[in-house]
Amino acid sequence: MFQNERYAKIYEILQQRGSVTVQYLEKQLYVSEATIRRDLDALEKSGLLQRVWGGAMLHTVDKDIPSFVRLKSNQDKKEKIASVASLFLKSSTSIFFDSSTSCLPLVPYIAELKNIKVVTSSLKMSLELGQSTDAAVNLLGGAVYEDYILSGHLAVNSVRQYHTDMMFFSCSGISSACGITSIEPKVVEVCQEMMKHTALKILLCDSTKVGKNALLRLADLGEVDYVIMDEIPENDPELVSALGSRLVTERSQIR
Amino acid sequence: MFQNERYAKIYEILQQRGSVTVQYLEKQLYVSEATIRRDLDALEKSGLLQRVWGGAMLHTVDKDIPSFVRLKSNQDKKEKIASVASLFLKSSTSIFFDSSTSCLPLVPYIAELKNIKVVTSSLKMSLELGQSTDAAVNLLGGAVYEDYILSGHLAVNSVRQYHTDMMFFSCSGISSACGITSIEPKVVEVCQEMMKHTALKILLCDSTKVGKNALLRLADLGEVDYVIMDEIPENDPELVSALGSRLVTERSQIR
DNA sequence: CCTCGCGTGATTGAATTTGATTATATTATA
DNA sequence: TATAATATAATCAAATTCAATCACGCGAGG
Repeated sequence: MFQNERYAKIYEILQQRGSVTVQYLEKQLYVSEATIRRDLDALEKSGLLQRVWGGAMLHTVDKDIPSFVRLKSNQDKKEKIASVASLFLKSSTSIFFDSSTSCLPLVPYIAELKNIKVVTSSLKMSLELGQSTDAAVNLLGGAVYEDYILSGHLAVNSVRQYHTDMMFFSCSGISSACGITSIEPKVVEVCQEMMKHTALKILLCDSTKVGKNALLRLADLGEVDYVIMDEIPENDPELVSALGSRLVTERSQIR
Repeated sequence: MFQNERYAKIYEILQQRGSVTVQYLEKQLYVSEATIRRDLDALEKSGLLQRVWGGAMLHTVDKDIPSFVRLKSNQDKKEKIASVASLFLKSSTSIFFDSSTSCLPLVPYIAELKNIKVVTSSLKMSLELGQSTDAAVNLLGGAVYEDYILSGHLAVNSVRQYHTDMMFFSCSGISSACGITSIEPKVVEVCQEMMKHTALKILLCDSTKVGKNALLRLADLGEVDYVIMDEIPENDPELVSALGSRLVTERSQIR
């Protein structure tokens, strides 16, 4: 078996299993440990996989993007929210996603649909979508900022190239007093432009943000069509009544 | 048995088995090792097979594997090219990078400079730059295609938003007969637009591409300012003389 | 008959790949 | 924390493969 064939075989195995140990490859390919190591090094150098202790894994984008560690915080809530949000998805629609981490758990649901067109300002989102869905992905143009989001006037201009059926976005705070707010100017400017060019505006918002007010106004409560939360918040009853049936949680009936 | 018969036989065997060793062919065809090698060299030159260590494989074997064998085998060349190309870099410049893998080894050199502005169509490139440099990175907008490159008419339009001091790009083939060619329409359309909006056009091209012609014309030889190779090619002397001092390798004196 | 060109076989030293060994680094366990 | 188990990187030697070179044989043409 040639080097190249071995490389191919390793990659094939990796695609089937997601990760492998050096030992497993050793027995599978009938070559020495040293050779496997050298192969893995070479494949890693070409960016095909990722060396880890004891073996290798498929190259995951998470490794490239260390700033997304905070994705873990509130991960449960975000997944709960995504499962509710998925009820709004259907095939043959076009969607804006903003660059918040809240949108990422929607990817598996997108994967189940056909003929989806996505426009996003998040490199992370576009990578995930490209990796595990067959959606047509478009990225806004413009400057790349920390956390790998696109923003600035070029990005805002790019938004105007599109019009979508729906839009998912997130915020830093939401309250009956101040509406929907954010601490990220880069996110705000793109989001506000997206809102002008979409039919259905859906806010993804975990309940810890309720009652908080951040520096920047992102939108008024009346501007969004739905607000999806992991649970009905208790610390701002006025907000709940203001949103009325537009507030959606796990227990809501969606018609 | 004549040469041509042997060629045919080798190709036939290869189609049956996908790959063969030199030894196997030796015994099968009752000729010497040296002859088999010469045959394989000839067949590789006409593009019928691919030489690998110990034998040969059909081109199609790595078809379902994302171009990594090629990538690996030329990695050293690409790094050599990048080290030469880095001599063209200096602080406070703006740069286009196309979405070829040849540009990636330039990232460490960018990291050493200050006040660099980069515009690229490659998500991979923008991630690498964001991770290890403090360059201002801009991405073109538009559709995201396989291998995480941006292209399509929106991407081409995005290019017009910029004008840069220099541009680095790559190709699939280069020859005195057909100029600079590519097999990737997605890359070509963006590259050609970039060429209109940059001052200095620098082609990164490993020597294995010399003498080859791909389907699409990317540019004429006269359109580029420099062609950087890992070594002076020997199989197309006309190309070398046509490029003259615009052909740059490790040994060249750059003033 | 000689010589040139061409393809082939053989030889040689260099280059590549590989497996084994050892010392070092990391992780797991008591 | 200390210790054992395991993984790793670095190095070496052996086997294999490669590229370059020379020599031989054969047929065409002078």
